[in-house]
Order: sequence, then structure tokens, then C-alpha cells
Amino acid sequence: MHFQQLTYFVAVAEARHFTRAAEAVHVSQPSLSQQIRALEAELGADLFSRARGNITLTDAGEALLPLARRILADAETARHEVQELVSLRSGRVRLGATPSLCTGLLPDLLRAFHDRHPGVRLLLEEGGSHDLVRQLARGALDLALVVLPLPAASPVLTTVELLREDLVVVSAATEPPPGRGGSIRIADLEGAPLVMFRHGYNLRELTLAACRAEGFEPTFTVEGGEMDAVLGFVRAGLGIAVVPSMVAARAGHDLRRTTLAGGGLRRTIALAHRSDVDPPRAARELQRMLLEHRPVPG
Amino acid sequence: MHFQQLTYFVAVAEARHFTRAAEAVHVSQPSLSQQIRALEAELGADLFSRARGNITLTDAGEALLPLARRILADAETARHEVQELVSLRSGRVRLGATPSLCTGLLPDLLRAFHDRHPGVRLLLEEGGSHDLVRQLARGALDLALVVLPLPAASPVLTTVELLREDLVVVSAATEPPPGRGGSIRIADLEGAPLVMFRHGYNLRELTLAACRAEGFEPTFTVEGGEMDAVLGFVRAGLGIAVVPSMVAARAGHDLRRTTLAGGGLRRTIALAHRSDVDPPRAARELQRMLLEHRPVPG
DNA sequence: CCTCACCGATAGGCACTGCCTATGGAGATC
DNA sequence: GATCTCCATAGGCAGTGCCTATCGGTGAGG
Repeated sequence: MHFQQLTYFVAVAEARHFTRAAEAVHVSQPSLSQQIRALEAELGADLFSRARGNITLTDAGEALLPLARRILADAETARHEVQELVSLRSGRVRLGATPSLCTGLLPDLLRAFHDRHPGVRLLLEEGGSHDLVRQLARGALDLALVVLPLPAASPVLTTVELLREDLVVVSAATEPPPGRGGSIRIADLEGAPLVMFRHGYNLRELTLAACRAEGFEPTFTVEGGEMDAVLGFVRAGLGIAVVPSMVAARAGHDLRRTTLAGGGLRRTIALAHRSDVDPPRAARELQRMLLEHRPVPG
Repeated sequence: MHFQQLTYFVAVAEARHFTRAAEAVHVSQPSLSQQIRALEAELGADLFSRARGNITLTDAGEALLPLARRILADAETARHEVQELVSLRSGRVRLGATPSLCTGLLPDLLRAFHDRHPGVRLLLEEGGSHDLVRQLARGALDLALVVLPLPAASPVLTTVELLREDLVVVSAATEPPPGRGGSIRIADLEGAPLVMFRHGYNLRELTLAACRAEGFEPTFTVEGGEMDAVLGFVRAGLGIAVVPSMVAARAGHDLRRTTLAGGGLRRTIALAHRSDVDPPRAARELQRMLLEHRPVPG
């Protein structure tokens, strides 16, 4: 049984005329006759009664017709659905990102992606790099924005370096600026009132490590909040915080940015996906847009 | 898109392994690979991610799989249904017959047919030859048992002579036998109390014509009944009736059969079907059994 | 009654393609 | 690093779908 044969069969059933059916399906009449005969031979029953000028379906033909129609419709649907995925008119991307990136980088990008491909569902998973890596490996995510280096270097993941961003110190505009001459050294953070993120934020580990490298333990006035809470506490004058410059840039005029002197602190953001399977089409497109619009290439 | 390709696709999706899938569908691995590639090329999307030792469906593959399964199942169903018709495990016969034949000839035959082909539905249309012929021509019947000659000789119908049966006179066993010496002449019916069928019965026209040929109009004590009613009236002693010998033979001991003398009356039963289309398989089988079991040929 | 037109079936040839075997090449394993 | 596994590629053969040309049977019209 071939799709072609079913197409021809339906055409003859509808035209009740071999020659006209052949025209309708753009094939010569003998070819159509031959295929119908082949189908009849395979099924072991005549499908049409070929009375002169009055082609009609036999009972076997009647039985086959609805199934043939459905098969052809299903084939059409299959083509269509795959095409929708290919053309990004449907599909989904399961994207993971660290909380700070969700706040800083993603909104504009996801907006642009959604505008271009409104049919693609965006599923965002916010979490620490460690969790994201695990979910990627499990296949629960297609793509993740993580901070390098990865917690446990997983050979199963491919990472593409996306950008390096500076960390800056933010403080309330109403307070006197920290540090000296518009910048601040890590060492100046010793004893300074720090507002610190909850466990799990890569920023927390990064800041702590930097302080310890300078030989001191930082002092926390508040700790445990998410990004928005930390910025709010800083605004309220509870202390200062170390945040990505991209987050600081969007934070508003009531926060003062102070760069870190002496090379400062940077972190590397990368895009990660499994090495062993190609991400779905929509995820590849999102990755492409991310790399294309990367704000400040490393 | 080919059925073969869908079969291969489903096999790979289930085995998650090209080589094993190839074995499962009894084809060489390169052929299977090639067909999958062809399908992917036609659809414009990869269906599998071919990670070493971990073949998985892409999103396009996931979209295709249920449709592929359904298409293959439908094709299987189509083959099966046609096969059922061919093998007479299903189907139907729309059979027309005159009332007297329904009573006389058909019960045993239909019983035999049903025993042999219990899956075939038997739809019986009881009516006068005229109606039956019209329904045959309209395609509402597959086959009809009619009395020759046909009312309006329709060139569109083919008739096969089935049997000729004698008409006999039946009377109540409690009454004195009609006629003389165990038989009766048509002329003896003059003035005799006749129980007559309703209009539409071919037997009515036949009997009337025979009487008129002898130069008299018959006398009816009751008229208008169906076969069973007529026999009941005769049993009750209301009169005598002219019926097919086959009906009389089954009528029981309380009815006396008297043959018609002088060549008597006969009628020819034929099987009719449209000439321009072959009857369905089940109807052809019924026709075959009818001809094979015909009680008293020509 | 003969001719013509119509329509599906048949015949023969060409090109395509699906299948095969043999082989390549890349990652995993010991 | 040699080997194994497994999918992809190459090349050749056979089957078949499509084409054009033609046949054969039927029904209409002169």
C-alpha cells in the first residue's frame, strides 16, 4: 500500500471517473489505472465497479474510503506539524538561568524572541548553577545560562562563553559614597555593612571568596534575600551590596554604583547545553539570538 | 512520505537503536538509515538526535510519532476490513423476494447461508416483483428473487432462471376434496370459493389470468391477505386457494394438496441483479448457494 | 447499420529509487 | 592505542512507477 495509491483511490472515488481523476492528481490515466489495480491486487478485492460511465465503489471500496481519507489527512497533519516546529511557529524552549541573569540579561532578550516567534512557549527555570547543570543533564532543560566555572565540571555539557561582566558595589544614593575617589577596593569591604544574597546565589560565593582572598570575613547586616530584596535593603540604607554591573545599571537613580578598583571582580556567563543531543530548533534559535545580541563580548 | 519509512521510523523510535531496529523490520541497517534520512529530508527536520549510544527523538520526531503510529494502524485496519469482506466474515446482502418465496424457498437457504457466514448481515426486502425490480435498478438491493417474466423488461437487469414450480390447489383437510380423481382443472375453479391474495402478489395475477383464459371470472370469498392469512382462511374452511407447491408442501397436514390437471399452472422463479455492476462478494456467494441448492432445476 | 467519440485497459521503454554488500569513520572500552 | 560498536556513505542491481502509444468495448448519432 502506498500513499500515492490511496490518493489516486480517493480521487477516483470522488470523480467517479478514471480519466478525470487522473487529471485531478496530475498523472496519466494509465498510471492511475495501474496503481488502482495494484492496490486492488494487494488488498485482494475490487475497489470499484467499472461499469461504463458509472464508476462506483464496491463494498470493499466503501470500507476503504474513510480510512484512506484519514490516513492522507494524518500524513498532511504530520507534515504540517513538523513544519510548524521547523518554522518556529510552535515549539518550546526550556531555559534555565541564575536569578541575577533573569533580572539583568533576559527580559529584553526574551521579549525580542517572543516578538519574533510568538508561537514558541518559553519555560524559564530560575535556579543556582548547580541545579541548572543537573537539570540540563537530566534533559529537563534545553538550555541554561550559567556562571563559569561550572560547579562540577560535567563532560556531558557544552558551554559557550557569552560575556564577562564586572561586579560593582551599589549603595543608597542618600548615603555617603563608599570607598575613595569614586572607586572601592575589596579590602575596603572589611567591616562594611554588606547586604548579602541567600545561599545558592553564585554572587554570594564569589564575593565571599574575594573577601577571604584578602584575608577577612565580610560583615552581613542582612542576608538571605533574592535580588530584588537585596536592592531594596540597599536603597533603604541597610548596607551596600556587590552585584553585577548589568543589574546595577537597571536599578534606578536612587542607587549609587561604585566600581571596584584594582581589576575588580568579574564573572563569566556562559550558555550550556547537552553535548550529546542537539537542542530543539527553538532552543537553537534562542541560542543564536543570545550570541548575536551578546551585550559586551568577552 | 512512504509507509515503509514510517514503519522504519517507529521501529527506530521504539528500539532507540538503528541496527536493532533494522533487524526488527528485516532490512539492512544502511537501507533503514537511508529511508530515515529521506524522511527527514522530506519533512525538513531531523527526527532523531544521533548521539552515540543514545538515540532519542527530536521534538519533530515526538510530533511525528503518534501520527505515524496512527497511520500505520489505519493501514492495518484497512487491510483487515477489506479482508473481512473478502472472506465473508463481514458484509451484507440486501435480498429482495416475493412473499411466497420468502415463505417457501428462503428460510432453509438463509439458514444455511447464515450458518456458513455468520458475520454477514442479511437484509430481506419483501415485495412484489415490480417493486423489487425498481429497487434493484436503484441500487437499493443487491439481489432479488422474482417471478418471470419481469413486469417491465429492464435491460439493466440480468436474470438467471432458478426453478419452475407448479401451482397447486390447497383446501382444508376437513372439507371434501375439490375436483375429481385427486386433481382439478382450472375450469373447475369457476364458482368455487377462492381465498385470494392481496394486490401485488404475482400469484393473484397468475391465477386470475388462468381463469380468464378459460373464460370466467373467479369467485372470491376472502381476498387481500398475505400468504399466512390465506392459508389460515383455507384451513378454517373459508375456501380453497392456488399456491406454489413448495408452500403447500410446508403447510402441514390440516391442508389438502390437489394438483392442477392438464399441464396445470407453473411459474418461473429467477434470480435478478444489475448487469452493470458486480454484486458484492457476499451477494455473489448467496447467489452461488442458491443456484447450487436449487430444489428442482428447470 | 456504420462511424465516431469516449474511456478504461494494455504494452513497451525509460528513469528513478529502494535494497543489498562493502567500507568508512567516530566515539567508547579495555 | 588497538579494538569494538554503530551509524553513515558508496556503488551496483533489480524492481517499479510513469510516460506515450495503442487497443477494445460501449453508446450515441448520422
